[in-house]
Amino acid sequence: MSKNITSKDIDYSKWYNDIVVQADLADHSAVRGCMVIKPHGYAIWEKMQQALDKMFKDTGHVNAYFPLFIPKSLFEAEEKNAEGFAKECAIVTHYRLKADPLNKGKLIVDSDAKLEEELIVRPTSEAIIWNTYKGWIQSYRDLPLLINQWANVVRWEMRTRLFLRTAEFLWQEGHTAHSTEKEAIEEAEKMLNVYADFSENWLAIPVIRGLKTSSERFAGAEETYCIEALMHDGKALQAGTSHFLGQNFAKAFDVKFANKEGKLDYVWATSWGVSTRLMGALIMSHSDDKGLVIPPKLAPTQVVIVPIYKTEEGLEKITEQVNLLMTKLKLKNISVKYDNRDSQRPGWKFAEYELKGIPVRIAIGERDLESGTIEIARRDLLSKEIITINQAEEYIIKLLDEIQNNLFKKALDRTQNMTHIVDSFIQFKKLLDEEPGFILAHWDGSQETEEKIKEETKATIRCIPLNNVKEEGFCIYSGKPSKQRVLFARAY
RNA sequence: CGGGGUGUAGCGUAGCCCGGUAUCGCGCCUGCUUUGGGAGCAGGAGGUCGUCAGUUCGAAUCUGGCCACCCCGACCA
Repeated sequence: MSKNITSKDIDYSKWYNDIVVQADLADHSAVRGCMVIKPHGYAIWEKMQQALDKMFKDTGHVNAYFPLFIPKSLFEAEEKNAEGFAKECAIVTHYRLKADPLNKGKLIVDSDAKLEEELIVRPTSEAIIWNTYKGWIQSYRDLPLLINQWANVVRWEMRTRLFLRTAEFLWQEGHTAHSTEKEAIEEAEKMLNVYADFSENWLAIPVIRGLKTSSERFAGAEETYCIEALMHDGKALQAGTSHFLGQNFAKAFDVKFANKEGKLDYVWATSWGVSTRLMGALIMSHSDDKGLVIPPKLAPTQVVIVPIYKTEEGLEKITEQVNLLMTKLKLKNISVKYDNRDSQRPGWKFAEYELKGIPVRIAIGERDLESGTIEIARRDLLSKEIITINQAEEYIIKLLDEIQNNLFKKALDRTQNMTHIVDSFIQFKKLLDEEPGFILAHWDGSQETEEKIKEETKATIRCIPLNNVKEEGFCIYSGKPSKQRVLFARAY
């Protein structure tokens, strides 16, 4: 197979697709809009899951699992949420097939097996979860209820892109119940911070924390918090969301609790999620024209060792050294793979592991055995160095750390360089076309203005940054007074 | 749902205008030589040309229907 990746400067979306497919992350499937996540892609997702899951547990959450199917009557209970998702729901109407009498060997839907009530394939699980919580919560002693689930969901998208938007995707959704509004808001903010922490310290992607405007808010939420990241083509990607749901779902599903005074009140809720979309963020933040670049902390294999030999005896001697080194590295919890396949040549392996984004590559040849050295190459800079094998362990530990930090720093510098402060609509439009990125600009706070700007420029308000400095100014579109800048960008 | 495009070996393609059952590259298999940046040579295997129908002595090629997927828009995380 020829591994020609379209340069990202020539065609960014083609480049993205090439990376996903050629680095063996995922593939289009026989089902429209649905992807197959291949072992290499899934291994990275598993690393993300492990890190996030630990963070959830460390903040007091536990995992559970709720059904894929949601009866229509439950689904429609919270009206705003139901309306928001109505257009993209898959619906189960029948439970049986039968042989087609007119077409031998084919099957048709058995019209006798129509469901009394249709089942919605979950686009999100609030409905079934709140219906369940009703039975779990009676008293303030049952609160807070802090539950997460890892699941698949289905949203029937018209246009899909691998990882970024697929009809079915994998995610986690946290659903919590609290006795006070304050506590629920704190929970929503806490989980936003968990996401931001994960994004910056694991994915090595800097993010802006913010609040969504009412038009971008999750259907059924009082407030939606988000983290927004900037991809290297200047488009924004929402990397995670956390919602303060108020008492909307508690009221819709009649979830009340007795407080300390014995009075009944509706519980306060949150939900929060990140999805396999993070894979897209990872790719579009660090990778290059040679392929994927994986931050060491999420790399299923952090170090690969390639032997270079001429004879069987040579390989044996190299393998002896490699085994010693691997034992040391594994003791330090470094995942290391020794690729001693004889079916591929070293140069082929080098290219392959670059394409797949393995952070560190070691080459050991017969010459190295004499000099007691190894060659170490780092994926982020594509640079190589010769060190003595005695230093290797210490060197690699430091190097993995350095690569992780370097990736974050590069992404941070880029994001900062692509963030502009703008005070006129003319400049706003010019910048979007010539130097796309984040734009901080004044907005009058009206939905109407937001909508007009979107229509004219395709840019949307990504968020109202949480750490915003209050600053008097005038809306770039309407000229009306404004108290703070908001973050605009064209988005995925 | 609108506009555009593609469907030929595992992958990428030529051939189609002007009908005579298929080109090239990568990959695969066998052997030998190789191995410090995607190896070389020799031999070999692999195709109901998306699908259905029509025209014709004969269809990858012409005509019509259908299907699938991709790209661009509207919608969305």
